[in-house]
Amino acid sequence: MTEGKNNRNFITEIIDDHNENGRFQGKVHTRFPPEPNGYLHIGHAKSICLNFGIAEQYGGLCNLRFDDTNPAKEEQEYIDAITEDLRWLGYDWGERLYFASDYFDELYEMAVELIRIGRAYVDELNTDEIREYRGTLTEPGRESPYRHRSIEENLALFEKMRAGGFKEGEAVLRAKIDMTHGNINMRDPVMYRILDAAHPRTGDKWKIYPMYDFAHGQSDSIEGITHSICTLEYEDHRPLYDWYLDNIEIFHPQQIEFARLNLSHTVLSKRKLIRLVREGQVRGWDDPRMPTISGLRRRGYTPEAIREFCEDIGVGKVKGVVALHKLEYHLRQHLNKTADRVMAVINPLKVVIENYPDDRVEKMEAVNNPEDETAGTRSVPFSKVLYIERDDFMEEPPRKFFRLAPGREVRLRYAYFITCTDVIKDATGEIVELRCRYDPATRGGSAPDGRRVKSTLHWVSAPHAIQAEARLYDSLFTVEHPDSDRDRDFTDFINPDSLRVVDPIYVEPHLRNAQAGDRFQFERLAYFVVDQDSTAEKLVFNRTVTLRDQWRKAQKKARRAPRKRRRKSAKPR
RNA sequence: AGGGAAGUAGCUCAAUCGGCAGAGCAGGCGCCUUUGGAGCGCAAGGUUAAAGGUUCGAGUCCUUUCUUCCCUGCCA
Repeated sequence: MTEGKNNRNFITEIIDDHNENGRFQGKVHTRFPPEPNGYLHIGHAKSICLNFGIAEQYGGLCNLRFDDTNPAKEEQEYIDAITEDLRWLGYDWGERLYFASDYFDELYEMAVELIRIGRAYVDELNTDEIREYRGTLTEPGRESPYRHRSIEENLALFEKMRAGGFKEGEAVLRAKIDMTHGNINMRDPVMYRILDAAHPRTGDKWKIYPMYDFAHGQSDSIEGITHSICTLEYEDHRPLYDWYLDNIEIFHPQQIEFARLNLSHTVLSKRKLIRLVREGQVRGWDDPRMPTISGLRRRGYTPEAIREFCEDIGVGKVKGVVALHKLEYHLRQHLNKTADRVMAVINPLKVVIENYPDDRVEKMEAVNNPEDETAGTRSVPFSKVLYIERDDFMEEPPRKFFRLAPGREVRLRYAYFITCTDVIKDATGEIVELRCRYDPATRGGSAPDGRRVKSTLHWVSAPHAIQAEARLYDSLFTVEHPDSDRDRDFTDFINPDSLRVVDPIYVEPHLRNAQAGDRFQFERLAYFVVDQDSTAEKLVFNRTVTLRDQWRKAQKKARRAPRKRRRKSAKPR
């Protein structure tokens, strides 16, 4: 799907420059470097598509590298989940699966080298003191009293750190740069700290762990990464990235920063996603309302839709918020081409065809996917008693309501024209059944006399329908920017109706053998995916995204319009 | 004594290193239709943050200003 792609953006411009001036001999090698401390979300997808996409576009390679330099936060569970999500998205890193922890020995040697050339020292200030000595955004910092120890002493002390001679917090290794630098990252940044935690991969071999800044650039360098693409908040780190590489004198990749994705109607910060899970606002990381890759997958999103979305939004340095409907647009776009159609009734209204023989059952041929001839057809049973959607009938239809009403004729999809002859209500006045008559000449859905109907309804045969559970999802938040309100917590904006369970719904028998992960369009309603909670006895469907609904839109507009008119007429003439 | 970055249509991005400011999505209006889906078409949408300068010509180069965002973890 990405073949022949030729995206142009500020990053390809930089790469083109490099290719012209020969900086990397025309080579392009990128990497996707997640920290295994949480689940991947749609924001990561942008970075993934970017890194793998750029490599592909230039005939280069993209590595997967776990940035596992902080064992206090990282777990194998996340490594597994991230790997699975990447595979599902359709990316392949070949044999190039790496871990920053693979380089701990080399990194240690590099640190020793910096000590040897007098550019690093062991500091025994405590955390608070280091912060105090660092200065502020507008005031310069002060040098640590330990800054001018001899090289020999630093070497010995660093070895002591490695050997476990210090406790957590008692000593750090720092780069000797400039305590008065305007960029705070350059005020003698910490290179190594002591962490008393077992590492998922290196176990308890190490007592000291490199900081991100000391690990990332060198890891890039070791792997021969040419273009190290990261998000905007690392702009301030680039001088340090460059400093380490220049002072260690190793291969020097180019760090490039882009604006991370923000999506409306959701939150994408790890901290907030964790809260949603911990506070029970959702059922877990893969809850279909979550913006995580696993959540989107369970919701019924396709990898293709996510990738198309990432292509579409492009890449720049402007922080913005992409509208959720853009993601949904690409989802519908792909599902429309690939999802088989099926008929299902979510809110049933019983219909009895008075002039249809009691015991008769007909097999109606239905097209599985009008967008894809190879999807073929199926047969749908039709009988005297049916369910239609309650919303498809109105006893007193307003203007522009084209569906069924007393005395009105409509088409039942793939079946007959029917006309409503009677409305049956219960004691409370609620409509419980419709009596209709069908025209036998209209079998298949068209009238020999050429008469037309304004609408086509979906339906299921009551005696043949399968009962299933539907989970109707809506957006998790009621506002566009749940986390941009300074006075209110983002959880205040959680949509109380983000999940509505309807049980039972009635689906056509064709669905009997549907498997978890199968996607369908319930005609005229929405796309659905079979959830993993389904059992042999009962199917569970997650509503992925609704179809665009002109009638609902028209209703909304109609509700707005009178107000407008009133306002106008209130004006003095 | 602060450093870094970004401002082009409602949103996301373009504009071939100075040459008629364009696209997708959203919104509007039509056409078509055995899904009120899909599809197709039309119109609308802009003082390129602002001011000044250079130039035959500036979104693009220079100067100043304004606005927004990021940075004071032994997180990444």
